[in-house]
Amino acid sequence: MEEEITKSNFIKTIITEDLENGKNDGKVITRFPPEPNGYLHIGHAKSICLNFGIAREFKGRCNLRFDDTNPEKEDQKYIDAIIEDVKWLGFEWGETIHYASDYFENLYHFAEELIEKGKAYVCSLNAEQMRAYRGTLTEPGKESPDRNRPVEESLDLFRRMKAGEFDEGTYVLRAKIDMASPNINLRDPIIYRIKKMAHPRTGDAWCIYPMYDFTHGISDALEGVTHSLCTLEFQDHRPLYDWLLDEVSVPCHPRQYEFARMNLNFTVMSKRKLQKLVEQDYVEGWDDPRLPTLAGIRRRGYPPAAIRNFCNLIGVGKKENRIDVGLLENCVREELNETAPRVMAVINPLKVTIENWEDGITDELDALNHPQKPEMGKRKVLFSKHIYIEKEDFMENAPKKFFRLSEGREVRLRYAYFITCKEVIKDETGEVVELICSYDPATRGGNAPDGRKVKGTLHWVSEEGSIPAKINLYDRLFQDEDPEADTEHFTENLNPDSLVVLENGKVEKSLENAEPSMVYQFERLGYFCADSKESSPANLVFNRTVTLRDTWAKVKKKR
RNA sequence: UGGGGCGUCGUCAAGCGGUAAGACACAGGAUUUUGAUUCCUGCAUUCGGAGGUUCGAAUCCUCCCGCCCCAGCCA
Repeated sequence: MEEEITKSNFIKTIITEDLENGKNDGKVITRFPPEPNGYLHIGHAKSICLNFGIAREFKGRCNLRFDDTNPEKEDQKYIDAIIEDVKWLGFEWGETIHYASDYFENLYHFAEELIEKGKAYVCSLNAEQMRAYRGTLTEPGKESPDRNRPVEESLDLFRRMKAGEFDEGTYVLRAKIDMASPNINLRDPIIYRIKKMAHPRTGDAWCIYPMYDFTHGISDALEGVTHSLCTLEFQDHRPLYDWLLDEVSVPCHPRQYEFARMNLNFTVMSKRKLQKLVEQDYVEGWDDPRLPTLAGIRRRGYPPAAIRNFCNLIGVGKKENRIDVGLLENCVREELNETAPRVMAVINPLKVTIENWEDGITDELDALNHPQKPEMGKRKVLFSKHIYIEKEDFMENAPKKFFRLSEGREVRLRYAYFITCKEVIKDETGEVVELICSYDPATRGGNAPDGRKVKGTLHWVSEEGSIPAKINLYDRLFQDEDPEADTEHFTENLNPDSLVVLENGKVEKSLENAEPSMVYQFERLGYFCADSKESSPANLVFNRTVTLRDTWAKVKKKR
């Protein structure tokens, strides 16, 4: 991995300065703290690459920590999926995976410490009253009648909360800060609530659970995190983060920095919408290749290196952004162009009969697996009397600018021979169903000894011995450029049953052994991933990854 | 209208008082056994706006404008 170091990252600047000033004993420890309540998507990749990338770059460490403080929404299946996704992106966290729930005991003691210091109290206001007492954006809040409850009484109540003596909603533990603060987060925030619910990891051990604000800072401190990186919406929480770490006897005081989350145009990123799409069966599951989930794009064939590079290119700042997905796709193409073996496939076949080729005879031709990389080797492809070309590679009454096949014109079949179209056969509806062509034996391999040139080169597939495959030509799930658009506005570009004919792999067997998740470049058609879910040697299924640039499309548009 | 943030090319993004990097997109051109790839070339006299300080401002000061976030016993 040769990730470039970009300067467009103010956090790296801060860390560099901290290091120069000898802070944190020269250590850099970050963490990636997802709540296991859904699948990770491309937006999370930014945070992952940032946190793990910084750890790697500064020779520090990044903890994977699950922020599992709300059993209502969380599930083991999300934990498993998240672990797999982070691994897939290429990052490591050492032996241990951390869980906020591992600190429940510590957290509880810190809460008691706060009560003992008179910095927290048990409050009996119900949710509705709490809201009323909180005040508004412009008006200060009112102090709870319980605010001056004696320490001993709060302690007793809190212990009984823990013991399960009270129903949900009857009591909460609140930090005693300032009900008149212009920052609403400081108006005596709730730090513990009663939830009589089993936790995926701690089971029935607890019936009180700590809130995010209380948990997060302390977890960071317990892990020795030096730089706690989160998204912009937590900026207003920073004073609370700092207040808490100052009041409680934790080993260190990490610093929180906020950055803007990644937004992509035309891309469904909200957890709510993704959940709806999955649960209401609009898609096959969280790993549906149309989805921008990490599991989805993995199945789609996006290489992890491309994602990492993308996250590097977009930078890290505080500005709201909506990045063009085109940049992502460019990163994917760039990576795949280097690594994907090329192969010929015909998606929309048009039969071609070579009139001067003897029936029953086959020829084996050399084809490069990568035109610019001979080290990737070559393979043999089969040529015979009957072959298929792409329907759109033939045009009647073609304009001069059309470089492909037309009646009377000569083109090159890639790695094979020059052929000339002699006759066009149509069915009763007038549709072209077959071409009769002649080939020039002297052009075997694709070059004419007499030096004559040909403008077009076509991909093709031999009828004999070709491999049929299924191709999922579906595209990314689009939504309006406006991310607020509803799921109803999604357009599906679904084409599940197209049949493709792949070049014969008789000699190299490369395709018959197509590895699931391996991405191939189908000549001129784009990049396709052998579907890791459905592919087997007997049943090849490909998902479209990204398309190639098509300047012929532009030429057509202009005319 | 309280508080916290943010405004540099179509989209990201460098720049931190010395006269606007780079990437994607876009537009031309060259090479090419796929109209791909690769390779050149062009693309902000101007930094949300208006004043001011200065020999000199995107960078400092003042005012104004616009956008985002916060009133879950979610994270």
